[in-house]
Amino acid sequence: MPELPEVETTRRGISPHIIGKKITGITLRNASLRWPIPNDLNEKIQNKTAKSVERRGKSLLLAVANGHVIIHLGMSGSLRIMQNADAPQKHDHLDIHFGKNLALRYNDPRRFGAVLWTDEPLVEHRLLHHLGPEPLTENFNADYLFTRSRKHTQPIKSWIMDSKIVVGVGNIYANESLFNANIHPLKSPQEISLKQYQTLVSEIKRVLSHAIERGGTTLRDFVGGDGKPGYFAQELNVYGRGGLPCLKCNKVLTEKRVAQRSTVYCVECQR
DNA sequence: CAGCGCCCCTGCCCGC
DNA sequence: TGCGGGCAGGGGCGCT
Repeated sequence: MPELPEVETTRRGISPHIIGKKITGITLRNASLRWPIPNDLNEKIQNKTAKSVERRGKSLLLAVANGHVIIHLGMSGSLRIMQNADAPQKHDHLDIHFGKNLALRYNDPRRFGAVLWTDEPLVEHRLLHHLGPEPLTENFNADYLFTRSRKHTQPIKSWIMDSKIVVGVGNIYANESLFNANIHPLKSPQEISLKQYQTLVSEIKRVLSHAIERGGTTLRDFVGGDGKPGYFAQELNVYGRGGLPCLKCNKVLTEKRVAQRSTVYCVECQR
């Protein structure tokens, strides 16, 4: 489920419940995610206090005194706060317990996600060290994109979804941002002007921040335990609308697979 | 090296 | 109603 807005919504949802609380142990039901959940996770974090939950790209970083638990939700992962020890459902692979009446529960049907431990500085971790800027910071701007884009020939859509360039732009919001900025998803990055990058950057920021605001409405779901993501309900201009009329010009929207991802755009509006 | 395709996995929807 | 095929919001990795 998660694009960046949902990961951020999850972070905000779980943080206030667990920060300052002591981890009393874990229940590991299935370690086989994208990489195995380390079998020494319990000894690393037991009796440690959760200091903070930060986000880098789509990874959540649970800090304790001696290191970090890195949590990635993949395509289908979710985290919930459990107020009591409810029976685990299918795909509830891990609980991190904070005493008897509070747990953080990780569920992931497709198991593309990950739960890892690291005691090295986060910037040096192999999953984090290569990452580009956060899209909602000032480091992510038109000059940066324009400069880096010279000589790049792959489709702009794949390029902005590359976490080395910028983190957190997933398939839905890549489609939406390019439509809003009137940029054809197959155009190559080197052909795009500084002015177009200014529009693209502001659309990426706008669409992601808007979704985070809307994500607030799903917050109580994560806490209450009925975790149904809410942002699909929001209005999307192109994603999932292939074959339907463009909301700007009424021409039928094209749907095509680009780098194995469904891509929807308007040949009239996006050039 | 940039760029592309493969693949990890389960669930769901669609057509036959 | 069952079954096969295709697709799903991510992203690392191994080729060329």
